Amino acid sequence: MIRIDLTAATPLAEQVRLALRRAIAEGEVAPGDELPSVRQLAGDLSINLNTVARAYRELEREGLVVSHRGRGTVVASLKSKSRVPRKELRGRMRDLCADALLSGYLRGDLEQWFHKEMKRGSW
Amino acid sequence: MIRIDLTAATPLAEQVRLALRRAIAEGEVAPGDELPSVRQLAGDLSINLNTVARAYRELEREGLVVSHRGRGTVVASLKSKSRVPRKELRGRMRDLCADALLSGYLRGDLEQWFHKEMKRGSW
DNA sequence: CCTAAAGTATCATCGTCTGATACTTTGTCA
DNA sequence: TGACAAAGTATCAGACGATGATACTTTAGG
Repeated sequence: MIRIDLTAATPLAEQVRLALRRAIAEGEVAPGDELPSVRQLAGDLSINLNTVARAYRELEREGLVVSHRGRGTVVASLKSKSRVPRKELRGRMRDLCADALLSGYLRGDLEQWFHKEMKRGSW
Repeated sequence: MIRIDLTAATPLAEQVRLALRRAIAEGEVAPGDELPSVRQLAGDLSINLNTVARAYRELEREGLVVSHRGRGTVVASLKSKSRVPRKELRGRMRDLCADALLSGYLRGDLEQWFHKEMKRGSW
């Protein structure tokens, strides 16, 4: 379902959270769908179940999923959106462009990447 | 020169590094320019000089600046670029779009942000 | 030379991430 | 209806990393 990088600097739980956020945003999983159990997903990813549980809890705090003891975790209705501040998003856009520039990529490359993302989700 | 957020999750040294990277990429400081001393910048930001020193060392490892004991730190010629993998940049683009979508921003918002960045640097 | 100012090294502290383990709740089926 | 399996949750210890106080080394200039 998702993939993580054990060597990356970002914490595992954070990676799991981000990957699931992306999957939800892109419609790969829809509201009402069951997520794998923490043990299942942890097993698939070869990490501890607590790490997955932490990701789920964060997503719940963001209103993206709902967990119930003994039952499981399902994707929530997306009415209650977790609002990322505009300022932060613009900062990330800025850093992204700066890094691309320093890495020698061209304006055209970046535009292509951008437009491919625009086609992916339900924009 | 730059600003950092003491409450953010990303480490201080990393924030400093990213901010300076951005300043270099956007041409705010040019090759040959002196950066503030680690004590100076640390004082301005109210953080420890080691934290700034670590950021400088990372930037040197990336080939963006050159440090010399007793002399200072200077922005390097940008011939030796630090290459960020294409895969990582696309991943960041993807996460950014996903977050924006979940936060309720529109395609138009994102396009506007993107094009403003395109105008900023020396693309 | 001697001093001020630059980067560098060392080390202690503290927080946070991760994982092992045990607990609680829920649904189901004999 | 009781037992069991499977789900999320809680607790706690170990490890690792980030930060800062302090001392060291190098450089330039008077």
